[in-house]
Amino acid sequence: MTTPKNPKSEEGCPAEGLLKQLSGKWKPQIFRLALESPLRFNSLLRQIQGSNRQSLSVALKELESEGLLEKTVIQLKPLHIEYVLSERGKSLVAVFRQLEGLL
Amino acid sequence: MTTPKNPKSEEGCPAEGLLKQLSGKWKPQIFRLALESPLRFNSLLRQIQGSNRQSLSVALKELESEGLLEKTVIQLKPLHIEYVLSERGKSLVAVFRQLEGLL
DNA sequence: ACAATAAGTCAGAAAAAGATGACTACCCCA
DNA sequence: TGGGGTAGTCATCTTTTTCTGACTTATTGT
Repeated sequence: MTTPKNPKSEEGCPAEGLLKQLSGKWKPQIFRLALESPLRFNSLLRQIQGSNRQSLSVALKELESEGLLEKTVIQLKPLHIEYVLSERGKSLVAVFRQLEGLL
Repeated sequence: MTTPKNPKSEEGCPAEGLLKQLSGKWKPQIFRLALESPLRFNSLLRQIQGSNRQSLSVALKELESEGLLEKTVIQLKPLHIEYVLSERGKSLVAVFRQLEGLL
């Protein structure tokens, strides 16, 4: 179910919420890596140097609740969990690329 | 003088810096108002309800140092100071609009 | 049985961001 | 001379974010 989150919508401007969702520590990096391939927790933790479990956990949870990433459990033993770009996430790709283009 | 700021470039991703520059409290609102017309400090303070001198001052200073806004002194007595979108700022307009388009 | 990997959670500490209230400096008007 | 407007700064407090280290649950390999 897509609950794109809107608890206290105190936005004075439409772009604000979206901007918040993409900023926040580690989020741009996570998002960027998600453009390339599905993400897995411990792997991400190793890839993003300087990051930590807690923060990544929170960031992933937020990106998920914002509807940018989707979490899937892969039935392998031991269980693997993958985070992949949702449809909404994909719709932001263009913006992201454009942002990268602008130095 | 364009010193777009890059003191501790610890970015793991190009879009990250840009994202940071546009987020931060009040910044999206400031930027959005700047799309419409030049900004003046006290006027802004009155327009953006909930904001405060200090935070706006900091935000404007940052937007300026990031090269998104330009500060000009208007030689009227008493002096007026205007913040207008820089060239770089204008280059972000498209992104901003696109962001607004995406819900 | 023991160590290791996967994916986390939790409480508390530290750091960063934001808000508040007082104050500055300059100018204008009555 | 005092009040009001311009555009801020400064020190301090509070709130929010982020980090650290310990701990958890489940499974696999030796």
